[in-house]
Amino acid sequence: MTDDGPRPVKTTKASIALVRAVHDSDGATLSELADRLEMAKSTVHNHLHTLVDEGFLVRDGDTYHIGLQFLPFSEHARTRNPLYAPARRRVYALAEQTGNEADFIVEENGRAYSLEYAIGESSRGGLPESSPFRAGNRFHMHNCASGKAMLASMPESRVREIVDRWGLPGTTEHTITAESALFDELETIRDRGYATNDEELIDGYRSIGASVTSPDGDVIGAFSIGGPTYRMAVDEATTEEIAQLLSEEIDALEAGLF
Amino acid sequence: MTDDGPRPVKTTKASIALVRAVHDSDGATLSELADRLEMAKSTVHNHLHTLVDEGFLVRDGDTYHIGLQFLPFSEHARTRNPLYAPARRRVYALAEQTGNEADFIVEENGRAYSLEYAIGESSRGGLPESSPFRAGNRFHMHNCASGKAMLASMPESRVREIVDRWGLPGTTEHTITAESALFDELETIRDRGYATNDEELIDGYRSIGASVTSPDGDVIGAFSIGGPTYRMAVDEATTEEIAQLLSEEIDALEAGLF
DNA sequence: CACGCCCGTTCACACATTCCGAACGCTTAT
DNA sequence: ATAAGCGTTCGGAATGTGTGAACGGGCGTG
Repeated sequence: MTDDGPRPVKTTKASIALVRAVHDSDGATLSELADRLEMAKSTVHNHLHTLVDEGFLVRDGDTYHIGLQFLPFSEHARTRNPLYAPARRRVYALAEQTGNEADFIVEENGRAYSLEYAIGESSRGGLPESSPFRAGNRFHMHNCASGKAMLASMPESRVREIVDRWGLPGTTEHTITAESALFDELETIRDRGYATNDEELIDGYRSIGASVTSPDGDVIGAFSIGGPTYRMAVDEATTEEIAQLLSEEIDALEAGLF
Repeated sequence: MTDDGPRPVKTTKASIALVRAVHDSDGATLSELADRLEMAKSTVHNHLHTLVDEGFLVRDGDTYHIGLQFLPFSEHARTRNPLYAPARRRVYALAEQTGNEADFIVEENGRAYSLEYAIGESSRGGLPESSPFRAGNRFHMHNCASGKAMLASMPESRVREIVDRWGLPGTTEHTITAESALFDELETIRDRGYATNDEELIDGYRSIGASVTSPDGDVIGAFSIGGPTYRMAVDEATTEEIAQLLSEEIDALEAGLF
């Protein structure tokens, strides 16, 4: 499952587990963390102080939060991708044109990361910055439109690697959790040129995505457009229209790159 | 100097040092890192594999890079700040109005972090995303306009804490490196209501900053406007004009918050 | 074509370090 | 007044980290 290859450094893993726990609970106290991770309070104490000293956690009274020290590294990683700057602008353009949510997603280590996200003017009232696809979020490849679009453009061996590594966890009753079903779906996606996510990640959210590839066929990212089901019609005409829009933006982007 | 309080976790510190080294050298190989940090290759090997497994580093051939796993945490930390969303828009507005660079900076753990950055349309040709104040960067408080503006609004005891913890390293010949000079400067800033950075961080870069405070006087952030010296005039009229603009935006922001 | 260099990888060993649990001081609620 | 909860401190024990030497592969060079 989590085969590290050689010898995982357990102490580092413990520190990271603490950071993850703080992240997931959106702030936690020392005792909460010790209980949750089944570590001695004194051990947690030492780790937390070290992480605060390094700026990765911040202490506010007796609760710990994620620190801003992640920012320099994350911006470094994000902007290192040459696609980021051009894709960024297209995400904003797509959001405005469709009035829905748009994002740009890349794959790393078998997971999908949203590098940029925007929501169209007309829809901004509802949920301003709380979409699941907000920049910075991480997904499994098989349950979002962009992820499936990228999988469909990869060699089968790579797809199997990713599925073996991360599995196909289900989050709604529509999630594809069987490997054979996934491969069928990827075939369909290749045929029509775009992928859909019909309430496969969260209930009530639909999206359409398409991948960006380099001239030699390597996948380098994906765009998707989505929104709540009441705003994203399921009829084929609308879907095709959005897919067409995506396709145009992607062609333009690819043309400008090489 | 780096007093951790209780008992620092050395293994975690080692992992973090590796990440920092990868960040600073913008990609590094195992041997380079072992040399630079004077660690055994086998030790570095184990740490790197653990960090890759967790997604904080990525391996590309034989060189390691910063991984996208920092993104979810950094976005979490950034958006946890209630000022982020409203400040974000004002940064873009300020950039457009002045045609220069604008950013919003907050203090954490005695350091200044740029949460958002934008550059005005008219100046975008030159250096699009390469400014020192790009979102995500971290500074010392004493050598940027926003940092000094925040220091000036803090109780003296806090300023001393920060200076003791991080020192006053100089990066240009204009940097304030003496504690007494810094306190004089803070007095001046309090008198006129805004801070300046006249090539104190990097040569050829000037900026003007002012702090945002809560009704009870706590500093919660700062905005600044800056650019290369050839675009940022030194005459008092221009400076006052920019300070006035900052002041208006900050008043409007504070009014909307409480 | 073969040699040697440099890279990452593996392994067994020794000791430094982490981890633990119990005890302490503090604040808050009962 | 008392007790329960919190974070903190500390000594001791064993685990796990760090080390260095040896291995194997890839690449450029002689």
